[in-house]
Amino acid sequence: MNKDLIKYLSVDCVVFGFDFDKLNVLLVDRVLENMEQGLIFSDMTLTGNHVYEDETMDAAAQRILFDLTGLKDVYLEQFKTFAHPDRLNKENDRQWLISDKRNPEQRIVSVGFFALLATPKVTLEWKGRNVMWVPVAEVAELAFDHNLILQEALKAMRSKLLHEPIAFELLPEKFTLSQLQKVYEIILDTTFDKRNFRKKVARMKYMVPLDEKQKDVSHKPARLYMFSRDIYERTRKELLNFIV
Amino acid sequence: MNKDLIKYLSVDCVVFGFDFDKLNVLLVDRVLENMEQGLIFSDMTLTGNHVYEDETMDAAAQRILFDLTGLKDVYLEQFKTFAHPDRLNKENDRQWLISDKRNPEQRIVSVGFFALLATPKVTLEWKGRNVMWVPVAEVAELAFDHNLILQEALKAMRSKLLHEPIAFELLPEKFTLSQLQKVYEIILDTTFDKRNFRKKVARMKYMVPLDEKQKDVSHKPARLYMFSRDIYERTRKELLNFIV
DNA sequence: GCAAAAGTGTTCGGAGTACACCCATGT
DNA sequence: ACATGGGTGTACTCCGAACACTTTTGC
Repeated sequence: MNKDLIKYLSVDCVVFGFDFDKLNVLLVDRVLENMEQGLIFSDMTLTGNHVYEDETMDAAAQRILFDLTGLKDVYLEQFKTFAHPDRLNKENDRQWLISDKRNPEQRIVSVGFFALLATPKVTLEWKGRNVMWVPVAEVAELAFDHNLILQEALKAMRSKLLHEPIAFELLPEKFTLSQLQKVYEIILDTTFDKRNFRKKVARMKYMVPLDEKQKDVSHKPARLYMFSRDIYERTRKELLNFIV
Repeated sequence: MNKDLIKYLSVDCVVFGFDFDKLNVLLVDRVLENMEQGLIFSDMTLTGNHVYEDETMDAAAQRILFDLTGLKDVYLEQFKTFAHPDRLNKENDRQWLISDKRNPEQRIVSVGFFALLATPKVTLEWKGRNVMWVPVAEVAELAFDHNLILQEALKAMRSKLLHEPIAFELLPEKFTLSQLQKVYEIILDTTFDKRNFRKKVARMKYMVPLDEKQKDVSHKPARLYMFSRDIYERTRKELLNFIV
């Protein structure tokens, strides 16, 4: 493999995680300090990296995800590309690039991917920087155009959630209906009636009820369900709910 | 404006047009010949171009569309980005790039846009090359990875058509219900019952019937309709038809 | 008058929506 | 026994699907 990174092409991964309560996104610290002044600024960025000369963008995104989580085959989707001429032009960003020996005048095309992660386990350090889950609702001002990228990722992910079964990518393999409902409610910022939600899920043959229950919960244990991609592929009807 | 083109960044526009009968796509001839051998090969490409140093990708796509049609404010949407290391590596493509004094080893990131065009009027020549409408169903092998880009554009456009009102972007401002139905039928490759289709449209308040009829048709003239973006924005209900 | 497309109504089954109470478990 | 979330049914409305004939125009 050719180990040179392409200086003008990067991928940014918007990694979403769900803790049964909030939607979180994976961010890394960005701290700029120097000898004389000490701390110059401190903020956060999305996870991203440049692409190798002979690497596809999907492979680059998978590589980043693997470095962060040790997982292969994470749910990952290219959603939009960002290349505004001024996207690296804020003062902090210029200083950061210069201190990193990169040229702030170099226009960088960044291809945005979003990932859905069931496991909360991620590395705590990545390229020497701290990695952490931050609730999407509490994300502050980010580096570069990363707030924009996050907003677009959210939009794409919501739209996908409305039209395709991806919710369980944010849940363990076996999950309860309340957990599933919560995913929709939190991400779409709405609420559903429990009975109606369950009737709807019951109609989806690919949501398979198991003969298994939750353990160690201090209330009536819930039945567990699994998603069957197999049944989904075989029974999905192609189209026809056109127009909002 | 800085008039240098970025050599590693291009936009490709998949321009769709509808002639009340078929879905067409705008392609340009690509002919390579030389003194000794005469014609070396001849095929077609999508419309595309490199981006200027200080130009956004949307502006570049709009610029291409304007050059082709003389129209501003064409319906245009970024759908996917293509940057496979081998995307320019077919023998014909390498020869073409060399004869055009470009470096076939240069990896080019191409951001794909699709455009929907109501008018069939386009320029017949663009950068000295012939431009023509080709029925999507009859597109042969294209240059570079342009067949792939076309397929992805179709996929994105179909999905959008199913979930958002964009069909009339392919029709004149005033159109008949049969024309509208035909757009859906052709693009989604299906048929609809005329009565059910009309009942459905009648429920969409933003499809406004006019007090105006078709002229010069040798059958009962149909009522004309318009799309009202205004009513659409005010009455669209936000979500909730989740999962296929 | 004929060819061509426009326009129109009913029935049935299934899905969306609104709504309130009892159940199983851990502490 | 109590707190916590799990789990269930009914009534009403609206939508999707299936289906065939009459009307208006140009030629």
